[in-house]
Amino acid sequence: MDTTQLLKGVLDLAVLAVLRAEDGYGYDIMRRLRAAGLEEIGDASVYGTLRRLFNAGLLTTYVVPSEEGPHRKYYALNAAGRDQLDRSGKVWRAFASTMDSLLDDRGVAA
Amino acid sequence: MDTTQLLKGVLDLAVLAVLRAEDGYGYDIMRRLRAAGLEEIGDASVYGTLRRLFNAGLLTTYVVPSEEGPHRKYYALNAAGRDQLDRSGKVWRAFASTMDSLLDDRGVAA
DNA sequence: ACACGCTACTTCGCAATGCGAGGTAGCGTC
DNA sequence: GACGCTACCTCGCATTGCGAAGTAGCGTGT
Repeated sequence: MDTTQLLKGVLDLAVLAVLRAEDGYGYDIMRRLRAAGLEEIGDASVYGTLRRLFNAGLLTTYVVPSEEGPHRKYYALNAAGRDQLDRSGKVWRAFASTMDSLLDDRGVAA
Repeated sequence: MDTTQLLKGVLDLAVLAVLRAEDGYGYDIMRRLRAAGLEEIGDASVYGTLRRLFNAGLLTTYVVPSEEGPHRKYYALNAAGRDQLDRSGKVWRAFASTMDSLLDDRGVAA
């Protein structure tokens, strides 16, 4: 029902994954995440996550003025960020695999 | 990194899945979850989850005295619990699939 | 001119939840 | 009788996603 709790601890990973493809600013990242399937994501969540990741030293940032609206604060992965993405991705896969085996144990109707 | 945040909102599902296989009491469920791969899970998390699920009307409970130690408080899925397991399982699969596609670098850049 | 809506970022405080720490207790073994 | 395993419970904290609100640039329609 509620994707909120499922996002806990995974939003970091999702944002890192999105940034791997291309640098982005908050509003854009939010749209990309929604387009990817995380449709219920809130903007405050994304901005908060970006801030956390930046404070953790995983991102660099630069501001680009826009003629189509307010300025845009771009974020980009640095080496530590790519490393973290790699490691978190593996943790995620292992975790997801564990959950899948739990669910498949006697077949939740899929 | 930390499986703690990954468990958020999924522990309910994991416990329901374990109980589908067979009735169980807290300590036993904890061991089964650890055996299944969630090795870092704490006992307080399991007991808390069981209480939440019970209060949500998804479980029934009965106490069985044991000659090998303290009494055991068994929990079992009821109809609502099986229903919830079914629905949460689907939500999980959809969510996991979304995350996988993000990590596989599809659905965002493409 | 003014309202509206989209873009874009920020701050505040709340709600949910896993977990550590601590406590109680039965039972067997050394 | 100290230790260790089983088995349960309570308390309070840390993390984190989110809603609500605010600020602000810009374009369109009336």
